[in-house]
Amino acid sequence: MSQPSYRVDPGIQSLDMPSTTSSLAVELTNTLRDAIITGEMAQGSKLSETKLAQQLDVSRGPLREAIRRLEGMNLVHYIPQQGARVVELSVGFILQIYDAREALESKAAALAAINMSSQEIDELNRLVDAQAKQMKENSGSFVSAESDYAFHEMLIRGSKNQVIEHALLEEIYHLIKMFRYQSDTARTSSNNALIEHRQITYAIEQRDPDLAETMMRRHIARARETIKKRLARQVASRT
Amino acid sequence: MSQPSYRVDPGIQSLDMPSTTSSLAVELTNTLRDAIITGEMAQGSKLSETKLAQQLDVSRGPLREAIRRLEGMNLVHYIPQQGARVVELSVGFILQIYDAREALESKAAALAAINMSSQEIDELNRLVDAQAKQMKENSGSFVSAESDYAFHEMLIRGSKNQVIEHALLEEIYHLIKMFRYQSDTARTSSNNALIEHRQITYAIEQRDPDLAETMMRRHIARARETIKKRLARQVASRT
DNA sequence: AATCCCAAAAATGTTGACATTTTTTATGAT
DNA sequence: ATCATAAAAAATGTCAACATTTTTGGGATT
Repeated sequence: MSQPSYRVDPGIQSLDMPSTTSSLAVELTNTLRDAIITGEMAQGSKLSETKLAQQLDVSRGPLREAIRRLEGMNLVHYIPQQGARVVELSVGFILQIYDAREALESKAAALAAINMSSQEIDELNRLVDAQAKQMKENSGSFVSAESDYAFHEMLIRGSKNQVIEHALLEEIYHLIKMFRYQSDTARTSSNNALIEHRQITYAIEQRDPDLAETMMRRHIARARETIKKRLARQVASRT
Repeated sequence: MSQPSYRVDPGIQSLDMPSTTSSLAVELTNTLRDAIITGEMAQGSKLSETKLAQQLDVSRGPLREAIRRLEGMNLVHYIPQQGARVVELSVGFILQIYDAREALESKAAALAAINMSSQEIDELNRLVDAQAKQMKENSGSFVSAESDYAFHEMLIRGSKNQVIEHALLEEIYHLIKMFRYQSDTARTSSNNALIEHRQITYAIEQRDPDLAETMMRRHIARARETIKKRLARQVASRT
C-alpha cells in the first residue's frame, strides 16, 4: 500500500485559487461545476459516485460533499437513495431563471447606485469601454460572454448586499453560463446590450437608484424576450 | 460490538416527513436547522463535528453533509480547516435579507397573479380569513407568526417559479424565522399587515400582476422599516 | 510580566470497509 | 413472447480509523 497522497490534481484546473490551499472537496466542486457548465457532463446524466470517484481518483467522501454543494448551486438535482443528476435546462426553466434574475439584479442595480464607491464606478466604466472597444475590433455587433459577465458581476458586487450577491452569483449565474455555453450560438451581447450597459452605468454614476433599477429590469427583460423568441423558433423548426 | 442500528431518532422531530424515509443526513439537517432557528445553538457558536457527532450519536459523515446543507441555507458560515459557525444576525444583515426578500417576493406576487389556480386563490383567501379570525379571538392586534408564514408560503408556491421559490423558502425564510424567533417580541404581524394581505390577495384574485407586485413590495418594505426603527431604538437604548 | 517557540491535544480532511437499498439480470410460470 | 419473481450485482448510506492541520498550553528566554 503506497502512502496516501492527498491533494489530487484535478483534470480541469480551476482558475481562481490564489492563497487558500482549498480542500479536495472544494476542488472537486469546481471541477464538476465546470464540467457541467461546458456540457462535458450531459444534462440529465447521472453523477455516479462510484464511477466518478474511480475516474477522479478520490474517495467518495469529498465527492459526496462536492455533490451537495452542486445541489445548492442548482446544478444537480438530487434524489435520496437514487443519486444526483445534472439539471436539465428546459425552456420553461430558463425563463424562470431569467424572471428570478430580473427581480434580484434590478434591485442590485438600485443598491449599486447607492453603495458603489467612485473607484468602483470608474472600474465599471472601464469594463463598458472595453466592451465597446471589443465590438469595434471584432467588427461584429457582438461582444464576448466573459466581458458581459465581468460587467454584471462588478455591478452585483457593488450592491454590497451579500444575500443578493450569493443568490445571483452562486445560484443563478452558473445556470445562465451553462445555458449560454451550450446554446448553439456563441455570441451573446448585442449592440443594444452595450448601449444599455452604458445607460445603467450612467444611472449609477448619477446616483439614481430608481433609474438604475428600471434600466436593469428592462435590460434583463429584453434578454429574456430574445431567448423566448429564439427558443420558440427552435422548437417550431423541429416539426 | 452491538450490531449497527441505523436511523437514529432525532431529538427534535421534524414535522414534515410523510412517505420518504429520509436519510440520516437529511434528518440531521432538519434537527440542526431547528436548533439554529430557535437559538438553542447560539449565534456565532461553533458546530464542532466531534462534539455534535458524539452528542447526537452519529458518525461524522452524515453530520458533515448536514453542515454543507446548512451552509447552502445561509444558516452557518463555513471556513475550510476551521469548521462551521452559526450565522450572526447583525442589524445590517437583517436589512440586506429584507431587501432580497422584497425583490424576490414582489416578483413572486406578480407571477402568482398569473399562475395561481382558482382553487389556490380560494385557499389563500381562507388563510387570510383565518388570520382575521385569530386577531378577533385573541382580542389583540397581532396574529401568530405561523399564520403569517402560511400566507406567504402559499403565495410563493403559487408563483410556480421554482427558482424564486427555492431562493425564498430555502435560503431567506429560515433566516427571517430565526430573526423573529430570537427577537424580544413574539408578536409579528400587525393589523396593517392583515389589511395588506387582503389587498394582495384581492390583486391576485383580479389577476392584476402589477398591482400585486406593488402591494407586496410595499408590504415588505414597510416591515423592513419597522424592523429598522425598532433595532435602531434597541441599539440606542444600550448606551 | 510579556513573548516566542515547540510539543501535545483536539479538530478537520480523507479514506476504505461494511450496511442497506436500488437496479439489473436471470429464471420460471402463464 | 410477456410478465412476475427472486437472486445477484451495483449503487448509495454509514461508520470507524488514519492523515493533516489548527489550536492549546506549558516552558524557556528576554
